[in-house]
Amino acid sequence: MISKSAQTKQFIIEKAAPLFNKKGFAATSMNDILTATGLAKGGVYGNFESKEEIALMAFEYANDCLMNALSGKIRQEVSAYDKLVAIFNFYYNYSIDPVLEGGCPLLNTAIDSDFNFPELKEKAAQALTKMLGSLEYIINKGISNKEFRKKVNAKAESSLIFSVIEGGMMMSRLNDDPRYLNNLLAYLKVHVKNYKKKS
Amino acid sequence: MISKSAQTKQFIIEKAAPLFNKKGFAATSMNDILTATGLAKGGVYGNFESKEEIALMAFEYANDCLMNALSGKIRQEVSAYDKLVAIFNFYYNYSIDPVLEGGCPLLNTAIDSDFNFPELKEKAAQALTKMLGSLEYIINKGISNKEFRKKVNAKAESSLIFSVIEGGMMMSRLNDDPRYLNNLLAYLKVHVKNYKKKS
DNA sequence: GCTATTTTAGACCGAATGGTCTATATTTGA
DNA sequence: TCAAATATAGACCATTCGGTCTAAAATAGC
Repeated sequence: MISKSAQTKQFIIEKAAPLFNKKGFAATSMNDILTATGLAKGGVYGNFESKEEIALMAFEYANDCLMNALSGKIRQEVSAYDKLVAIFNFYYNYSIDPVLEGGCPLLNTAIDSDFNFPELKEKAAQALTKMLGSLEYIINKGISNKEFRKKVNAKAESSLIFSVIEGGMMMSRLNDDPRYLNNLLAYLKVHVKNYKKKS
Repeated sequence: MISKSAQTKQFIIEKAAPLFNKKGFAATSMNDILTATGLAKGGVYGNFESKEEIALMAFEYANDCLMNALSGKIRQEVSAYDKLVAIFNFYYNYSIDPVLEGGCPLLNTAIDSDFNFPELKEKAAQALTKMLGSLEYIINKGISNKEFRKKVNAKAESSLIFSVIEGGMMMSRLNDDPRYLNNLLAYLKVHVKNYKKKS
């Protein structure tokens, strides 16, 4: 049977994740977390050692949420091209309708943790590596399938795709206008169409 | 004659800007600013109303630094293509050797201010608009010069260019590896070469 | 060089911070 | 059902937070 404390721990993480994702580590207070969970100090510190530990697990949770939702969309498609398009569709309107309140945890945490929280930065870096690896994997699969041209540079392209998405996310959020990101996603769809062999 | 207080004000801004750029608003304390300036409370609060006011002026200063440095590089070139390449060269190694300690103020502030500091977000949004406007202007100039093809979409391309730069910045900073950004800049150089008319 | 004005040092303030600890409440296994 | 183990409430703590205020110091105008 799942222990009470494991349940509470998960509950706290789920409530804390959007807080950290929105306001960042320093601007989120323990009081914010107490309010969001309805718990008292003891209820939280009985399950976590520190605010840092909560933030670390909250990021993992947030990133897992995103990756699971994204993986689901990717798995529904068969061809490499369709998988890439599924990714772009996944991010459509993401700036105003994210998986987890506050936008992209990777982008937010990358900026927030830099110079402030090395362990969290390390976790975010691992998440980035994983994301880029997934993109690269899909593109390479497309190449070995003969779906994409052999000369497509999977590593370079995955880094291009993700930089456009994250850069577009930043611009859309900053201007409260989903069109920056959405237009870039439309561009990416055309861009990856050119991976395909001439028919 | 320039007043003493105006000098001190500028001095405080210059010392505070890298702090805010590195750690963000919430994680930067007044004490950090006192230490960095060597001043006491009275010396700072005699010149500024609040931490918020310092952060707002520090962002303006940081962004002005960047824009001035960038404009200088742009102005040295004549053709639209060369101006774009000058921009890409400006950002070469930027993740490890920025104009102002902490990286790109626009990227950092966009994330930091979201949900936390609406006036600062507004300033950052204006800075983004200005930056995109500059890019668009250069590309449009290239089109009206007959240097670039008429069908190049200046607005879409400026947004693409900047998203790649900022996305690449995020990845390079997160992984402490300038190559992410640098490789993307190399890609952009090739990309904008295709704006040119066939010769 | 003297005075009127401006600027700064730093003691001080209340509020909020992250975190501890004990007594109580809840859950668990037999 | 009841005792042992676990989990939570919330009073409490030292520290730090942003900010104020007064007296001293530095500056400016003459």
